[in-house]
Amino acid sequence: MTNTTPRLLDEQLCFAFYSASKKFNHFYQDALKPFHLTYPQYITMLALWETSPMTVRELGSHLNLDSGTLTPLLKRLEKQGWITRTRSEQYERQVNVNLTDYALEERDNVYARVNDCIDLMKMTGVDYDHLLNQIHEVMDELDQIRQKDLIKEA
Amino acid sequence: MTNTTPRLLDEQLCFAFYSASKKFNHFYQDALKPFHLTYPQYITMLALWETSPMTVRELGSHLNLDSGTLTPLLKRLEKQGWITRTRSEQYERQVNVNLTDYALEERDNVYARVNDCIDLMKMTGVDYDHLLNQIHEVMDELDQIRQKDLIKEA
DNA sequence: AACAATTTAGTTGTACACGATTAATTCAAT
DNA sequence: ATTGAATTAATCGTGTACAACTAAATTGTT
Repeated sequence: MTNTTPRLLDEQLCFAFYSASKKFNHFYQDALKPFHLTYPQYITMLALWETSPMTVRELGSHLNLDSGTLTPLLKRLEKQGWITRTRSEQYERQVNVNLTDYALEERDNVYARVNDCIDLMKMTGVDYDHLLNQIHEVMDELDQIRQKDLIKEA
Repeated sequence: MTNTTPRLLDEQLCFAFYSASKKFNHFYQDALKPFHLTYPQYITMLALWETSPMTVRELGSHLNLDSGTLTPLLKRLEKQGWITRTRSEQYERQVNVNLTDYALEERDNVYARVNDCIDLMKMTGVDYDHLLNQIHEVMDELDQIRQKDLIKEA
């Protein structure tokens, strides 16, 4: 018996994640326009506002991004005055990412703006905790599959 | 009262969508490696296997992608022999995207491969329909917000 | 018919995302 | 101490995304 059609629900689920992710991206793009921050830049700043300094590697493991993505992104944040990048003195091979005074000053303004925009959504029909759980369940499945053989060969 | 921290659940939800979308992307990247198709290319082919020919505009409204994304993507699919792009004769301004014989021949192989990989996931703890509903609920909220004023002004 | 408005696809520029590679530094083990 | 392995960030190449713009074709209005 051959499969002549893809499994509809999985397809729909994947496409839903794909679409929702893009929509959230636009949402933050709009919300953060006053600060000229994209969503990836924003979550980078969020991580740094929580813990700083961090090395590129540490940031990457928080955000699941590698240096190929982070290095240019961090250069843009640096150029816009949010962060500084300095080689660590003890370990020349790593780079410490630090917040600027500007970033510390603007933090609460950014938070307030994001919260104001989020308040526009009235997520009445959404059970956050359950939804988050289900998404993490799916992600765990996907992580486990990467370990297996079938998907790796070819 | 000022907001000095972002609303945690919304942040987590957005980041979960962002991460899950990337993971699904890798999953399909691996699954479709034998066919040299990326996920966006795959969903484009899915749409065409269901209905073809379609104009670039029609494809775009199915996939929520504009010509800036689709034109180069379609050129790649054309170069790899999956589709042809021909100006419509009645309406010179639109381009018909057609499947090649190769695409028709390979369809079931692609479906089978995707299904085999999807079968590796045993989504025991996931209620598909409910999860899909919740995601669409969130997307509807995001769509409604784009209409509003606060988010539009810079 | 003439011309403005609209539609369609393509182009350009910016910004991720990531695999693969490179270069520099540090560690380890003899 | 020397050399081989591992770690870290940067770089390069490919492929999305999308806003803004352009060019061509079509439609609407006068």
